[in-house]
Amino acid sequence: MKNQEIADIFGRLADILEIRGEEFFRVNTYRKVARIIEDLSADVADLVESGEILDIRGIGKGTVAGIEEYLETGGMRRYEEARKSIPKGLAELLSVPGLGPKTIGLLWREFDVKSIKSLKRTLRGKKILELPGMGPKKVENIEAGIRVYESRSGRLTLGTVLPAALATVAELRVATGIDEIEVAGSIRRWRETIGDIDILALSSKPAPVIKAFTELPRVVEVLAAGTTKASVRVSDGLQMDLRVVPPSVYGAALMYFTGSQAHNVRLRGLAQSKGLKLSEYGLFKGERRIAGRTEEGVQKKLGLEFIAPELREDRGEVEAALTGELPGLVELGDIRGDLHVHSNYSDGHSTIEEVARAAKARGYMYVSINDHSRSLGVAHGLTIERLLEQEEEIARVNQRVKGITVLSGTEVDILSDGSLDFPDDCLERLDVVVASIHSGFQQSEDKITGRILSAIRNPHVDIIGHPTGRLLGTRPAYDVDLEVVMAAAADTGTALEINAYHERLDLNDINARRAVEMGVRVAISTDSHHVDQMWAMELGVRTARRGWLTSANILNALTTKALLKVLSRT
DNA sequence: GCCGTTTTCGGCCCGACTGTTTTCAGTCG
Repeated sequence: MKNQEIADIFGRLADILEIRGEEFFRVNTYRKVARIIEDLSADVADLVESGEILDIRGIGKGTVAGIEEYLETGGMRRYEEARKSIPKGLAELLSVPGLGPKTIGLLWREFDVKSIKSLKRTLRGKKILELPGMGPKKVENIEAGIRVYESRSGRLTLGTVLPAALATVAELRVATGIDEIEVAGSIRRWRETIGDIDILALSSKPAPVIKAFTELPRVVEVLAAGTTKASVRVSDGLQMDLRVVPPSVYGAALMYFTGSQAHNVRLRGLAQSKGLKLSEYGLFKGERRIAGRTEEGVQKKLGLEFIAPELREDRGEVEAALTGELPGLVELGDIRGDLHVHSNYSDGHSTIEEVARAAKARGYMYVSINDHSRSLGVAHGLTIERLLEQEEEIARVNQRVKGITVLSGTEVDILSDGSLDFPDDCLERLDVVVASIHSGFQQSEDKITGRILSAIRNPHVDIIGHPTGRLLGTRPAYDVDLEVVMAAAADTGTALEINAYHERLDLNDINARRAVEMGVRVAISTDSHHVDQMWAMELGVRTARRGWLTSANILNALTTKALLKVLSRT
């Protein structure tokens, strides 16, 4: 699947044209095309082949011609030509905060700046101050931007940022005495990775709130502080933005600050087509504000059903909300159990009884123990003997702990040759068989897809664990043809997992959406190695919501009885 | 480059903050 490659080309093309100072709207179109292709769940080649690609808003004939050319020749002429027109490392400078395309273009033409290195050298010189609009303060800011660029680690996972963001909000509440402070931005949309923390506060007197924000102990640098908004950098390199608004515009401001940017642009365009204007200050008809206090109010006046934050990515939610076709999204309360938890029998750190009690405390009906199988030595995989002992222990815990059903399971390895790490008569005894790949990540797409297919076709396998193997920011997905996997899973009734561990979230939102479109049932599981990790179920559910899933799509939204019936495939 | 029950040409989201300005350009979200 070449979606990412093609999206990257359009993105880089946009960068180059922007630096060259081409018309903004053409640049913007390429950016949008890049995002759309990146967000596609289906193979772009299939969509081009069938012609369906032209049904997507924002993709026109010019784009399709470019994609076809790339699919046929492996290159795109307009990109190759653009690439030759500016120095190789120049576009990279767009990643320096505070440095934009206009300045980069200017520095390149006037001073032959073509890399971070030559940029630094130029900034140290005196001549740069002769440029129009350039002063000592600007030079200083660009230098600071370079330091940030060189030190920052990229986007962090939601699971690591979320606690810090909530703590900051709590601190701000104490410092300001204001209750209505909340996290917006990509955190409120529950995106899997986070670039910065956006906070919205409701107050008619912003000055003291801005002051308290810029004086928080974690703040190492104040980037900007005005009368209604401020930006700071905190100790781990992360940026935090605060916006303070009065009650009458809180809903509109929350929408604006929650994004995504693409979603906002869509809504503002929609408002425009109705002769209205939407901004963070409300929805306006002429000079008159007709909505703004609540998100629901603004969306209703735009003719929309309420769009949950998780859906606000401009992936069709606006169209669906206009026609009343948004799905009733799954909620955390719909989840009846966790179907992938490790115990101290393998590499987990909690006893089976602790897992049972933690699951009961979460209000679950059931929880499944799925320790590693014998070949995974590093994780103390269970021998068949140990597996049988564990079965007995589970029976004892079921006696001791009432009000929860502990299911016996395994996370059986899908070995390099496609066979499973336990024999069928062993798997047959268990309630919940999760099959996962933990080795041979480098194999070819055919091989890896084949391994997963043979696991899917094994009648004892109930769920494929973390189907792509990716680790956010660490390890890319292995080469697997998910279309083929999903078709097979739909055929056999095998579920695919949304592994809720914060570095996995695998399936991700887009793949989960594709899975249910193809008729696959999804299991949301935490893969917890300690009872303290079981809260991650919320990350999984939010990912499912981002994938437009309803409780009907979720295996572990079933009651114990219904679940066992599905698992036994009678 | 994309798009269209007011348009096939002429638009394309909207506003805050900063640093350089003497009314605004650049950057960001």
